[in-house]
Amino acid sequence: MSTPIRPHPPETRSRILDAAEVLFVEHGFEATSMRMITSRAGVNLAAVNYHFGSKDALIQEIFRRRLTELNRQRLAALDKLEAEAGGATLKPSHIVEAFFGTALALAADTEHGGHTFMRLLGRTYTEPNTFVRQFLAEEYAEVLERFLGALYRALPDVPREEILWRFHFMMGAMSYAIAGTDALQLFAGNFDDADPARLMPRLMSFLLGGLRAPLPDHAELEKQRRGGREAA
Amino acid sequence: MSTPIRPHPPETRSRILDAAEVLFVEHGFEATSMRMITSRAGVNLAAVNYHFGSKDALIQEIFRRRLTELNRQRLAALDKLEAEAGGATLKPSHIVEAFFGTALALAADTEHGGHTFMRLLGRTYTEPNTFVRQFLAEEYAEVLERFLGALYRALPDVPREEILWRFHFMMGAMSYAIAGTDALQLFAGNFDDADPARLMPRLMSFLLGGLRAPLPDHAELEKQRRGGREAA
DNA sequence: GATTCGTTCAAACGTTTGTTTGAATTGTAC
DNA sequence: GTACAATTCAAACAAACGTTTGAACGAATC
Repeated sequence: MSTPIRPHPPETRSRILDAAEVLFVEHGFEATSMRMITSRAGVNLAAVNYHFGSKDALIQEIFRRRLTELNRQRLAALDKLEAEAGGATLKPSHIVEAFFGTALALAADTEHGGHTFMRLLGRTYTEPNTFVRQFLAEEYAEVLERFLGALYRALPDVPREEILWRFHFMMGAMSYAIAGTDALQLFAGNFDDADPARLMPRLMSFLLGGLRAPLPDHAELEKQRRGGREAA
Repeated sequence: MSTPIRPHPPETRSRILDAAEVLFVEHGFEATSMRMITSRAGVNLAAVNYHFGSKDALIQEIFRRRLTELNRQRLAALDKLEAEAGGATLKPSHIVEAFFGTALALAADTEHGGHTFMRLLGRTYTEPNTFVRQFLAEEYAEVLERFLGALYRALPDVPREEILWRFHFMMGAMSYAIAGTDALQLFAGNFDDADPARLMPRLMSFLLGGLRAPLPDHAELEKQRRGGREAA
């Protein structure tokens, strides 16, 4: 019994993160106990507090490790768009694709937990948990400023409030799209077309249709006061 | 000290329901304890188990009392549409308005807890809690069958799977729209236009734009095989 | 081989959880 | 006023919670 069974010593951290990610999606933050996490990860109960400090810090780290990379990709996609345009205004559809396309690509990755995490993320926007939402707001601040600014410039005739709301609606549609298969099967029993590859064009058509929709009456009036003509 | 202070004896039930509804929205199901509920309602700790049996049964009753009425209104709105059409096919926009308009009307009622409940409902579709979701599926079965059927007939050229997905996306957008102000303020600090009266036309424009959007490539091909031309 | 540092471990900590209990209190009918 | 049923109450229940502790372990460094 001289050779140790454990192959790589400090994989405990990542095993905890992976196990917690799955359990949080399945049961939620509060309903997932430390004992559930550690027993699924195959580590000692005290390991979470040793490696992360507390349960809340573990939750934060789960979001941090995924969101940092996702938002980096988003900013890179926007940078690329702006570089290719060379000063010209961007097409709204390209902006939307840069933001939501990267998210859907991560959600399509079922092998490395990307899908699991995106389901968790979509639910968390509306989650009541205070500190998680505050953390999300900070993590998203830069990306949202960049993308909303790009949309404002791409749609100069549309009131900014309207763009903000529609962006918010799009986030909701995406959240449900990713979380979706489970909820959809409740609605329609004979439903089996959950192919993530088809989800992308499906959702993108819907999002762009919503973004380009005629403005509601009040916003329409306000827009005409400014001399604009069409929403998108 | 002969006259009792308590005005109406069996209002304990409704006081518990109202208090729990608010707390569930603020903190979620798991993070809301029986002691928080009963102390906010001003009743004894044992009252919940006496009147409802358990915490889970209380949650179910909260959804039951609101959803029964909401779905009754939805079916009535659809009945009225079909009666006025007199056999002719309905306009998709009218169907969507019948379904989401009633929900938004309830969400606009801030005085009798309708707004609070709709925020709770929108979050619960994607909630991991098993028994709540199963209960929701049962409670929604009839309404969804009626409305999806109406949409299928109103859009005979659009593949049913596509309609199902878009309906799902619309639910997501609505959920975020109602839960929305809090989340939006995280995104944009200088955001104050949360007037629920303006939310209705805003969301409806977006939803109809998404529903009428051109079909994605694959669905487009399938539709043309059937001989259709336009999505909506 | 002894020392040191990072990590793991079993056990226990004090709280808080949902629920139950049995007595006290209330409203209603006789 | 007495009897009865419904409701409220303070108190306690076992179970589960997140976290802490101090000893044991492992692999390096000298």
